[in-house]
Amino acid sequence: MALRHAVLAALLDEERSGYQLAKAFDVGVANFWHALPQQLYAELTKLEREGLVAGREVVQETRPNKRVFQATEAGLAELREFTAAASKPSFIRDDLLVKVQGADHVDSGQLIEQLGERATAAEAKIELFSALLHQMRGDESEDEFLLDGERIGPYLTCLRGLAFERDNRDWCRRIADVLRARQAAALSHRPG
Amino acid sequence: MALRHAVLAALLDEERSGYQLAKAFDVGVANFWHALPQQLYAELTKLEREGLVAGREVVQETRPNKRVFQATEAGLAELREFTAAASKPSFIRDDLLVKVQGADHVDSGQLIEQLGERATAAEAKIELFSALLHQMRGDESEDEFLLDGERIGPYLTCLRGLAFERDNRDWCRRIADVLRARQAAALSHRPG
DNA sequence: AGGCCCATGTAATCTGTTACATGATTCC
DNA sequence: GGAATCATGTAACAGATTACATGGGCCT
Repeated sequence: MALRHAVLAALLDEERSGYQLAKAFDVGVANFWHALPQQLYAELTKLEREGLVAGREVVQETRPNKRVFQATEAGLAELREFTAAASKPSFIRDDLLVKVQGADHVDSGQLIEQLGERATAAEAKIELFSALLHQMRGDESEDEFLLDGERIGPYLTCLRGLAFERDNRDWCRRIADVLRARQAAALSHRPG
Repeated sequence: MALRHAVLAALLDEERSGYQLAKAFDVGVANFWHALPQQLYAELTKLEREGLVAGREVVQETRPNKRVFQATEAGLAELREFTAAASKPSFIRDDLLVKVQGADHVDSGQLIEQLGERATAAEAKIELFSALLHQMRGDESEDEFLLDGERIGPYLTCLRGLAFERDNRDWCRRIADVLRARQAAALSHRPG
């Protein structure tokens, strides 16, 4: 029981279709959860059957029809129970970090390349999250918005995502620099 | 096929038992992987059967005997293949972030409490990682160590973990402050 | 004509979690 | 005397990934 609460939290403020949810979870829901479309469709079916979300058909002309969902009172109650309970420790998995852990035993060139790609991806997310934050707070300053805004939850989680991606970008660049410097040092010690 | 590479990377530089690995993976291996002891024992059995790690029995007098493992040449080759392949996007799961996403609909008191606990846990990890880093680099400055150190992989991943936990701590404190300020504002608007 | 976006699923397989099981030693 | 640490697993179940399946519209 885990994905259900992430889905409920995403359906509190607005209606979304499975497809829209899938896109949000692909980006990572501002970097705190991850799920594939198949899981989301399955979970939405379960949640609707249990009355925790309510779905309604939206007929579209140029696109296929879709079903959009929103959390019900029962769904909110479920989320409140979840919130009251202890949190599991947060949990990360990152292939790239595994690779860097073995940095002394593998080809640096490949790592440097992948670190560069990851830094670029992080930069893209930074811009995305910055834009989302700006959009949510409108004209207000961040402090003002966080004091008097009505829906600050998504803003707060997006702030965490932004900080995460900034660290990510900075770390990737730093590590790539370190590995390049070591390549250069190795060359000068035993030149070609 | 995923845990196997995290395990291989952890067994490159030193021999470890399943139990020692389990402790490392419980802390999160500097925040980039997580696994339960049962998974690790199972994975070690598989890896040994496939010749990717080599185990040897260590007889102990006051403690139960243990089997320690280290990556073999074949294991290193497997890790190199993994490193050459594309990385899956990194992947996070955090109950607490799900709860904060729903902050506008749930009890702030509970959230503030859990944010405080998480900040404390993050602080503990910050101290742990700082100590580990200091231990690894010895007398050298970080830049010196990263340029001429022999085993920098674990240092680099630990740096990432440290940055992550600092952000974590700072974010938790900031969000708790925001929620407290909103509680106070709500009280002053409808006092008594 | 080919590729991408919208939109939703099923089925088989692989991975991860929870519950259970055992037993000695050391610390408070 | 009770809790924590060391040490290693099995078995049942829940959750996640991969492969497969379909089909119209939009853009180049």
